[in-house]
Amino acid sequence: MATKLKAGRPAKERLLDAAERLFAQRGYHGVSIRDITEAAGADVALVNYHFGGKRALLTRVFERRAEILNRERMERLEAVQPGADGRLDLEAVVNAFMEPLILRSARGGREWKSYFALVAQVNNSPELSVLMTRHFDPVVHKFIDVLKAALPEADLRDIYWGYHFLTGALTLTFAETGRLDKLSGRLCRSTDLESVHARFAPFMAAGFSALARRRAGAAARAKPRSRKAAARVRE
Amino acid sequence: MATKLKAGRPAKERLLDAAERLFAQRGYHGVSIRDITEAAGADVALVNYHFGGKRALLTRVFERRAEILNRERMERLEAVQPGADGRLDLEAVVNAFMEPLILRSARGGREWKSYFALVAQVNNSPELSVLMTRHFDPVVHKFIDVLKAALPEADLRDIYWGYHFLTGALTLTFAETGRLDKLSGRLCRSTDLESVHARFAPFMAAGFSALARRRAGAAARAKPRSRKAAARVRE
DNA sequence: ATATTCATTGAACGTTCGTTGAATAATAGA
DNA sequence: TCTATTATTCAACGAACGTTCAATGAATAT
Repeated sequence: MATKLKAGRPAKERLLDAAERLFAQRGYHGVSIRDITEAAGADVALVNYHFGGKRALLTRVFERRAEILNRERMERLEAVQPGADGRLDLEAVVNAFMEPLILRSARGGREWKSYFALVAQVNNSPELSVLMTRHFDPVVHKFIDVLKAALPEADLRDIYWGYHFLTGALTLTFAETGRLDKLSGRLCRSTDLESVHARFAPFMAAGFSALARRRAGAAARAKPRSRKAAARVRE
Repeated sequence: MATKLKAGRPAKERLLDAAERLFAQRGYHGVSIRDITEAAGADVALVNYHFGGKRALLTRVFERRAEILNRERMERLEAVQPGADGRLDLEAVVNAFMEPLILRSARGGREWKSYFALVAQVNNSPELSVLMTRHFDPVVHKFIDVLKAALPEADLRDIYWGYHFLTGALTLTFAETGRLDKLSGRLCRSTDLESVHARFAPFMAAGFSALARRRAGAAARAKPRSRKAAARVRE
């Protein structure tokens, strides 16, 4: 009934904020232009005036925070330094990729949370995942490069599949469906990002290591001359 | 234009199949009743006649294969036996949970693939994830129980969060957005379930183990009476 | 002060949405 | 065969959809 928040900020920004929140909660097709304009306290026509259409509004919302995020993640990934043993720490690499998300989500207020939920929606949609490619590929390629450096002996496919598992876990985390809350009888909270922060890197780093080890074992087993070595170890 | 496949099978079944495929591809709100009836070669009114509405059709599609799947997964989880050392093998536990999905998807034809993509859609949607709770909770609780048995020393929250990461990876896998294909320059294929099969359990088992280890270390450090010991070490 | 550009409004467009009811066809039981 | 039930078709409903346009208000520059 009553329009919401006709604050001093320009309607264009209010529309972006409302669209971000609603697209994140209900998905692109689950929200109408009228839902958005009503929530923003703006007229229906303004979406087309300012952005050129519903789809263009989604694109604008999506790219609005992508730059900030990409810069931060890229810096973190470039700053990962080898440890005392001269090797890159896998957990540090994973954290460089994930912490910019977690920290902004935990401390950056509701806006960033909505944005990440939107990214989760987009990432899982075959129709929209082109936006992921367009806006996040450079930082992902950088991530994979650093993973390669941290796991020089690993098969490239293992790294890609590991990244796939990692990003799937990240996606579901930011979707915040509340399912884990019910499942665990409120022992765990989807919104508790500190819990995610503490567990994510150890879990994923161990996963990557296991794939690399598995590969190394398979390679050793396949090589004729190292079969003797394996037998020796077994004795 | 032309209606598709008015085969001998009753329209009710054709509607279920078409709805499964389209909901999986485009999401609930991305598909109209007319899209579905047209693909099934049936009249628009039949959705309401047979199922009572669009939402009820989704529910019916969702639960159609859930029973078969639940029975199979439950049997697999109950059949996991302790190894020679008397402990449950983590990879075997993960495989009991995942293999029924992978194998059906790989060998069960396009129908099961669509179904899993639909489950992925539902799992990531706050609006629809109640369907997950309603139809898949028993088998998930069983899975978590077996995980507990395999990791008796682990904190319960670690197990729940580990399950969360695992199911996120599984969800993105079945969404088959094709993003990994582009990202890897066609080195990896989203549709290549054998590759997933080979890597999933090792990756996740290692993740769970890492969380349990981390916890064991933290618990030792946090015990009150060991504070003195810690102090002693510090001196 | 006037002219010009930008932002916003209100009303309407044609289309598609989910749903419904009456009419017809197909099937099964007596 | 007649009847009763079930399945399907056809046409239409009101509501909501994304979009458009002319009119109005506000801001800026000349």
